[in-house]
Amino acid sequence: MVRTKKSPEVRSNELIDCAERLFFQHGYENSTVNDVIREANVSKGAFYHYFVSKEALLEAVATRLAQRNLNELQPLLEDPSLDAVGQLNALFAGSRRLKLDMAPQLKNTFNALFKPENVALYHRIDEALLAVSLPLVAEMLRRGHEEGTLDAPDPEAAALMLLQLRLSVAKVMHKALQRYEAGDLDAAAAMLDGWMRTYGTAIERFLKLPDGSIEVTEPGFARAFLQA
Amino acid sequence: MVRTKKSPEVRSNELIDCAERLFFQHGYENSTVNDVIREANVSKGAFYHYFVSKEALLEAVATRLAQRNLNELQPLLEDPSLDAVGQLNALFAGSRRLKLDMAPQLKNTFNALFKPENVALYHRIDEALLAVSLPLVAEMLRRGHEEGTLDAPDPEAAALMLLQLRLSVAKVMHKALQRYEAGDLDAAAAMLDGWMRTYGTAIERFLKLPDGSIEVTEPGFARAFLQA
DNA sequence: TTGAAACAAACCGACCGTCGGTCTATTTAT
DNA sequence: ATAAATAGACCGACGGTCGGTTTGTTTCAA
Repeated sequence: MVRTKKSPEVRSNELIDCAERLFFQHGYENSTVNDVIREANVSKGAFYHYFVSKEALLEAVATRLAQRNLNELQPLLEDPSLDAVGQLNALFAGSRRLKLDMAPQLKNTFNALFKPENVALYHRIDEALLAVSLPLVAEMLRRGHEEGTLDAPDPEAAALMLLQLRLSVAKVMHKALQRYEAGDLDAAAAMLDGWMRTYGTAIERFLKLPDGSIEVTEPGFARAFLQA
Repeated sequence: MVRTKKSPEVRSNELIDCAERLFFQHGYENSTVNDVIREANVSKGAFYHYFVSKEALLEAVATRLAQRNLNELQPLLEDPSLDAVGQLNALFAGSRRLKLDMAPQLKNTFNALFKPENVALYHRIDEALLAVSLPLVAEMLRRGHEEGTLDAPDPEAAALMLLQLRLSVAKVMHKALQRYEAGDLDAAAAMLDGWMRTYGTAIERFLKLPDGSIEVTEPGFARAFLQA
């Protein structure tokens, strides 16, 4: 192989790029280190120079993903004109926008992430996302509680629960997608819509907010996402 | 090896026994099929006669565990003298009793289940438990909603959320255990206690129940469990 | 100023041990 | 007789190692 030298940052990012693509396309367990180095045009020695193990590569993928997510979220939480509830709604609105924008990739991601051979990938990403999100959400709830706009005496615990609930959103979205792909758009949209409403209600009740103050979804969102 | 023939049921249960022990002790990925057959005194041919893959063995372990859990829970939900809220509380009480009774094993289980090499085991068990619990909880909520003792217009979705929340209990228990093992009993107990109260509150609010109607925990439970 | 020696980081790819899984042969029960 | 159950040698793929090579940088004497 032609010997090419690149800056460590570039090289390791190339490896993470390839890994991300392969992991999502074929699954973590189905992708071999040899696959990764072939795609990245790098020798095995070079690979193990950057990552101590295949596992470490997975962690790098997850961490980078979480970091990018953080970069999207962070700005929303620094808008001083919004109170905590406004921030929550901004978060949901931003999340909807993102979902619609990246619907094709996202669908692909969901299908990949819930394959049985991808539990490790799923788990790592979940962990990484939780790690970056928890402090943000907790801080938001704390401020909201101080402001009096919501009720969360134990912001840490409440944040953990909210984020835990968010996981079931992913589960349901995946289930809805499957149903849609099976041809039953109406049922899929109805399920997703209904579920997201329940999710919104759960948050409102949990944080003792007035009915209708949380907008996780908007009319037609489920259909739009499924068909996008 | 001496050739011994046993009834399929006995044999496969022996294999599941060994697998369960090994998986929890050393982790799923760290346990090899060879380990299992050595412990079970069985040849590889015999093993693959009963299970098509190592993965299938994992599934069997998870399913049996879930089934046993179901056998514990089922009776509670068939007591006609209890309304839905009573059933929920009975569930929590039963779960507390079980936790205290089996504290040592349970602690071991937690420590094993949250090891990084055990994501597969964790995920499978979670899925299996969810599969058996979801219908039960959904039915309970449906009845409660009909009775008017609680508010859950979409029992399916609500059940999924409650069960999802339950996962974070496990997470927090694990974190508390770690803190306890690090020597800080007071902090650990406080964390666990506080968290379980928040959990109870979350359920009450979500189901529109009066304050104090759900008793996830009882005074001194956290300490008792940690020190058991 | 130069350039060569010394060093460290990046890289290569043949090789190794382990592990999940297969296959053929043999035994056992009916 | 035959089908299920068992044994264990064997296989290929995979993650990971290792000794060695290349490339860029630093040092320092001439």
